Amino acid sequence: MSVQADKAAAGRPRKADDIAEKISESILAGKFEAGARLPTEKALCEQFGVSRTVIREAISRIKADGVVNSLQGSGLYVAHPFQRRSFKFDQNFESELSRVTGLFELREPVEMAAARLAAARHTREDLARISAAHAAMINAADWSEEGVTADLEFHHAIALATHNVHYANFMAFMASELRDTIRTARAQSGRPEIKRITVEQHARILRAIERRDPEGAALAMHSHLEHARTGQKFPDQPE
Amino acid sequence: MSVQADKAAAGRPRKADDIAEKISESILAGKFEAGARLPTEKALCEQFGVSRTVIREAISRIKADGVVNSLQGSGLYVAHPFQRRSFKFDQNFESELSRVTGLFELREPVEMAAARLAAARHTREDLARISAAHAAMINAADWSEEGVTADLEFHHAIALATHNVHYANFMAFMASELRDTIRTARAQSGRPEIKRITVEQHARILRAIERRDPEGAALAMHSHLEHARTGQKFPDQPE
DNA sequence: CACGATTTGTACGTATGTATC
DNA sequence: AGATACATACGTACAAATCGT
Repeated sequence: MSVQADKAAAGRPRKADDIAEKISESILAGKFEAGARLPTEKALCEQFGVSRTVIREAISRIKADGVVNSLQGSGLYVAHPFQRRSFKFDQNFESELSRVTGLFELREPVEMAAARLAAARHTREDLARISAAHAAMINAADWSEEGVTADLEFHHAIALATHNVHYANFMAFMASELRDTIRTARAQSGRPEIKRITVEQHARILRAIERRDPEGAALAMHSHLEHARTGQKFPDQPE
Repeated sequence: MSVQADKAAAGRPRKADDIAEKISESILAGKFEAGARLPTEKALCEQFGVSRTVIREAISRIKADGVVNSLQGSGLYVAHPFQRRSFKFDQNFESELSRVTGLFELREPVEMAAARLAAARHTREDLARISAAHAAMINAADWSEEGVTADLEFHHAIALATHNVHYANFMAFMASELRDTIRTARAQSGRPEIKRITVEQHARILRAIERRDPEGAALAMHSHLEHARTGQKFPDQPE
């Protein structure tokens, strides 16, 4: 037996990560226009002071996102915006507030639609999964890491109940961003009643889905997210 | 001067691409559960019959998506689903119909919300950009590649008018998937009046945004997408 | 058309820091 | 503490494709 730290966690920082992020950001920020040629690998090696191995690894990631394309014998070129093969959340926001606002503005219509579809299509297994996540949140200590995970799993379970893989994948993808958001909310507020309110709102969503009421589920989801968002904005303002 | 083929296009297939896709798919398909350890780099080299260089490049892409994490001195581990750092569309659908249906089911609420926000927030520049894309589509030959691009740019311009970068990025990301969809629709139908109908629907959306009517814009977008989707399903059935 | 220069793709060897036993 | 396994990083070499002359 060993200490067994969570192996799913990230390891120590690597050079390729930083360089990939820097290059990618400079492109996303519009420093290069579509079709423009980037410096050669050798030039990038000198610019960042690393070996070609690291540069190639960094470029590999950017290529995987469809941000650039490489042509053997020719060079590296920035792809057209419509060729992008992956969606990521922009990380550089001027403030935490604008970050959360922008995130929730996209999240809300998606989750409302998910709730609608889940209410219409859920099976017994789907409902059991949603209920289980709900119960796990009730049993969890106030805003413990387990409670946060249960919160995320509740929303993910609803996405699964849509029986559309895109919703499930999108919700799982948003989870990493939302986890930070939830942590921030907890740190800012420190109000224990937030858990009770959240559990209550989740229960409303669950009941609406259970009775196959799409609009009720969407509305319950709407007010839940609205509360979560404004809770971020005004942590000291009670409901 | 040279022939200057479009450098933004993809190059020839590479080993690292295939291997990355195979490994990634086997994980996404659930062959490995979260936290499980993958074979070592050396083992993967032997399994695929390539050098470590190629394996490392393939792994690099999977890591960039947050699907796996590597720990120096320990090994490679599959990440929890909630740690995913990028969203991609699943590619293996049993039919083209289910692919389009699933895609539009996610697209619809997002684009309706985008139209709502665009109607409320657009500036003169935003409106000019949307109008320009609309005009480009009118001038384009029936379903030429330029026409398809203009169609995508129309929707992207609306996303830009939300002044929320997530909408713009998400719309650009969906564009690559939608381009194939539009091409398929054109190939299936071959009805020239589709362009006229599409232009008309775009005009309705544009007018609603112009008069700052969020609900009107959302509704116009809804019926537009509904028509586009069902046009896919029943190519021979007139409106 | 041909040739050489440039650039990306692939392969191998070696050294080093880290984790695990 | 020592040994082993593993990922990270560097350097070199060659193959394949492209581009300019």
